[in-house]
Amino acid sequence: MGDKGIDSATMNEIAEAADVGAGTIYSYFQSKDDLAIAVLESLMRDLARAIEAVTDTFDDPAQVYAYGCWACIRTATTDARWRHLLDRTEVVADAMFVQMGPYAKRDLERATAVGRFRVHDAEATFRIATHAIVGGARAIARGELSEDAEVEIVAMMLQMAGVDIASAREIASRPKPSLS
Amino acid sequence: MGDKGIDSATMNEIAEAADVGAGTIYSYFQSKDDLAIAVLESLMRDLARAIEAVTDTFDDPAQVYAYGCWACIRTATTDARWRHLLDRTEVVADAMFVQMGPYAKRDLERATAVGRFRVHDAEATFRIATHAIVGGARAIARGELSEDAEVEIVAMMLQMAGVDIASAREIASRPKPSLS
DNA sequence: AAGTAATTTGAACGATATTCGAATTCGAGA
DNA sequence: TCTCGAATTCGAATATCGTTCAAATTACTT
Repeated sequence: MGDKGIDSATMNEIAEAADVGAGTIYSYFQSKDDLAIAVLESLMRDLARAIEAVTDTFDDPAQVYAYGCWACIRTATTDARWRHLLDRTEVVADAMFVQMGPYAKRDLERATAVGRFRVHDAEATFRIATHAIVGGARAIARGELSEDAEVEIVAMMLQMAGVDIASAREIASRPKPSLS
Repeated sequence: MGDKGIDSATMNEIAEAADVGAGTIYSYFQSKDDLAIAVLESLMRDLARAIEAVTDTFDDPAQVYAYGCWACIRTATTDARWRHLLDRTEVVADAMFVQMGPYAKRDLERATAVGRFRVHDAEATFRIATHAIVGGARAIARGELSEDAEVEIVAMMLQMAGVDIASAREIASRPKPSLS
């Protein structure tokens, strides 16, 4: 799998680790990049499912969105398989948008309907958010931002969604149950 | 130069275009990536200077920051040399942070002092902003976001800096003199 | 002019993603 | 169980660069 990160591993290494010939991979994926994206999307789906499982019980839709953002940052900086991918920010952000976009859109619109958020274009908002989140995670992973920037970033994502500072900080710093 | 983008051009093409031997480049830059970063930082410095020249006359420090964000997005989506680099989001964001960070920090803090912004950690705020801006520009360039998302993104950057929605939208949509 | 240092050169190297014809496996029918 | 055709898998060969480095050229000094 990805002990070392897909990008730094050669196709032969990957093939050997997967116990297949080097060429076999190309009958399933068009290119190495394609493979990386597929892996990424799989990771992303898993995370989305895990987030859903946790936020199921939340009442406040704003908190659901906040928890989702937080979980992405936490996972990206913690999980080794993610960490290696953080230097391909666009790829990760794209995958995040595709896989978690629907959930995020739902939450953004739901929270807006309830008056917690004020979002005009949920897709655009989340598109920007993915880049901010991934970039933030990368910065934390590289030590350019402290670990407790996590919460600050979540607060920013809430402010981007139209929440005032005070509420944003409050929501962002609520206790967060760990992922499964 | 960069008619095609540094990444897609081979070192030999670049060398030929620059009328030097292939090896000569390596006595000035350690690697192809180094070269790309250097080019990027040069572009960034130019842009920073151009922005400074325009915002010189602005009274409202919030508007200075807003204009800076807008100019980055506009240039990134318009200038061919930038556009080709948009698929290396992290690299562009890093360069932006390094080159324009000092100005941004100044503006964020100045605006906060005057009560226009409410920023706790200017560096962290701008670090996230760079990723959002570059990611947004990339999305516009690829047609994933409409061109008038420019203004929306600027508004989001202002909201991230603690401005309420109404003011953010107002500031973001003020007339913007074009760059030199 | 001669000698020395600095710079430039581009052919050769190494690494590695990708291809493709051969070999193997699979599955249905007899 | 055997046979044949299709589908899958294999991995050595290919092609494409980024990078190196010894030789050639240029620039500078005395």
